[in-house]
Amino acid sequence: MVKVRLPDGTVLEHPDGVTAAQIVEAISPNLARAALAAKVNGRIVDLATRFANEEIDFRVLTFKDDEGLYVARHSCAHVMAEAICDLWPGTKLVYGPPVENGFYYDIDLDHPLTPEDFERIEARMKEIVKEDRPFTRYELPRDEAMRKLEAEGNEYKLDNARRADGETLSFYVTGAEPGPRCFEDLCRGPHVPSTSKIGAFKIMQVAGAYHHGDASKKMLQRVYGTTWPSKKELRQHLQFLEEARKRDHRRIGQELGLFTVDPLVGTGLVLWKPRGAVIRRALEQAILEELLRRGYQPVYTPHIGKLDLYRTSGHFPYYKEAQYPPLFDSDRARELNTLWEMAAAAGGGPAGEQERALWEKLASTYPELGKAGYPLDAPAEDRLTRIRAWLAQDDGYLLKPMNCPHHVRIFASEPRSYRDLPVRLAEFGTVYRYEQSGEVSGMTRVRGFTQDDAHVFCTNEQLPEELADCIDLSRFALGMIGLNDYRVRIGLRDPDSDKYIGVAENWDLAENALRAAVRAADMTYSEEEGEAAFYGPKVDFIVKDAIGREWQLGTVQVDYNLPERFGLEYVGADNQTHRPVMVHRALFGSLERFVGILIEHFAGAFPLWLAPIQATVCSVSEKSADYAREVFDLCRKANLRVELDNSGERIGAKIRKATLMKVPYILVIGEQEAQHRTVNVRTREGKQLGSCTMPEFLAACAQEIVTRGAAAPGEEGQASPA
RNA sequence: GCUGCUGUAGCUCAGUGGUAGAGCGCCUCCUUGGUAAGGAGGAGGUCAUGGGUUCAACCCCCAUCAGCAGCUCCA
Repeated sequence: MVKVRLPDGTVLEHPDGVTAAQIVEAISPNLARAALAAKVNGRIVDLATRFANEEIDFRVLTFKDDEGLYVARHSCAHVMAEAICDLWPGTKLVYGPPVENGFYYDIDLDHPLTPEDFERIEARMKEIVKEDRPFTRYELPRDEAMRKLEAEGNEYKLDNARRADGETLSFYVTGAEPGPRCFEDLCRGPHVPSTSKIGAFKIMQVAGAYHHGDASKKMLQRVYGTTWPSKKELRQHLQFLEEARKRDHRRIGQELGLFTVDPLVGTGLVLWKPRGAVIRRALEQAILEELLRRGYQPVYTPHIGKLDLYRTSGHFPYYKEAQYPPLFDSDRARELNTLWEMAAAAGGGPAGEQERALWEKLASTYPELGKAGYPLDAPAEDRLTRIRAWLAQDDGYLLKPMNCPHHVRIFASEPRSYRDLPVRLAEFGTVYRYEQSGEVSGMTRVRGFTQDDAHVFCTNEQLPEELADCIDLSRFALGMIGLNDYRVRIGLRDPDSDKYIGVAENWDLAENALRAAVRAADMTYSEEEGEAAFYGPKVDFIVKDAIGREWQLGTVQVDYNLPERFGLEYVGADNQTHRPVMVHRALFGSLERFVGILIEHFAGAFPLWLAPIQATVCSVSEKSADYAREVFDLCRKANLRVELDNSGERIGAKIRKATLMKVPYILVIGEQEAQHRTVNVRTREGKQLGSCTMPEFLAACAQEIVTRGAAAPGEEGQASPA
């Protein structure tokens, strides 16, 4: 007897040997038609799964469930794999999982697949779907399965099998039973009942991918497909992709003249053009005003720092590959630094061969060093100290990869009392990171960028309040833009790991404080153990844009590490010295990336307060040109960012031009307006707001700017000048 | 960094082993037109850079640089 408990609590009884499909059929034939798989006791299984002598929690999965869709996507990958193997018999399959929006299959095939091939593959897939063959699972004992795979000679599948757990390995046949003419694949499953159930699909692209992501392995072809419950949803997804393509900040940034990247300047180094600079400045000003209200103190720090600053912070040479190479103004500094790197790499022990050879050379080149001597057999720690002492006279510099060490040194520049804390130092700090060439893209992944950075130095007791304020500030910043759809991720330490610095009670304090602040703010959040930095727990803000894409923006991080490394202290009420705790936080992350995201979020149609050009004055003809200029001057005097179009074009062309530039307000100035001393206002959305006087228009704009109105993209501004 | 694709006018892109084209933009002129493209004329290119093959290279080959997609990475 099998007792089946449905999600609504109903319990059904079935005889032993019943399949999931039969259980569904008994619930409802309609449901049976839609069924793709079942979730039994929390595990997703094939509908062909049999049960005997047990009690099960049972849920049917259809296209309405993410898990059902997931199963269909996986099955679709099998269908595609079969199609490709049919068309190119030499194909070796590697690995074909479902992913967001669809699936991919990695294949080893010498013929490079092209979009023309996609059509052939899809055509073959459609035939397979039409044949409506069942997916049939069978299992073999591990050793038998391995023999079978060895005989087939696909080393990738053998590798997959070696990595798989369990006493048996499962295979899926696309057909009623295994046989020489049936497609089959080593696969954990589960799958939909038959090939007609995989939904609507399309092969999207092919790209290179390494086996296990290992660049030393052969490059495979990764064929991506997308799968949806129906053609309608497939179409919607393709439309979404088209929409995302249209919003691409690289394209809009070019069209609207916001920024450029010049190979002569350098890959990943953004040049903000005047119109882009307007957006950035407006954001910086809005943030700055709020920071001042909250007791932050703006600081400025240089773009480079001595290498020893980063030796102290630990960022050098740990992140060496991600930094621009250090600047040296002497060979001595360069060579001493190399010696230092060698000693640092020695793992604490005595000098290695290279280090000894370099020292020989240094000792002869620089007599004063040779005279001072170098303890080659002493612990690395001693050698490092010695080298740093020498470098103190003449060291290299590093383009700063982060602002924290500079801010730390500002904190350390004067004695601090507990009465001075918290110290909140803020800076739009530009940092440089040498991202891999393949990573650099537009404004969202660059090599030089400006963080809206701040560091709070406080006591442990103050930490909860400071974290709460950081989180509140992040919410304020996002709300200012109208980005109100976000969640947060709390990164906690892994309690079983010992990689974390600092004492457990401080971690508990910080983690609880972050959790409490997030809860108090009533935000959607997830807690993720093991996601903390080694130096402290953190909170990341993940924001949804206008078309539903998620971006990680701000972050609040507790740091017990840097105060320790730099020996920061303050004098407490007890007249003893104490170590402050540090909070790193960025609201938007970097201004480059954030503006890039905003361009896509608003599709270039920025709200009035951010719009590079807020209004364009368009004369209807030369007869109204003088009044148009008067209107233009009035706007400019009112600090509106305005342009004048007195060109010989017709009014339609002028309006089109301004609309394409996403200018919020177009002021149409003809003889009627000149006569009545009014302006006729049209929005970039094409809405005619009618006529009003200049004071009315300017007041409405001022109001809209001050309230940062029209934050929701695609909607009308709050203020209506008409 | 890896693999693949791409690089032609300011932008978007055609094109051919015998030294180059369109549309938009730009300039000039005509037009004085009322809510998304008025008309005509003109200027503008070392065909990414450096090598090679060839009688001849924008085109074929190699390298470099840059862009795109994916992989890997992001303190």
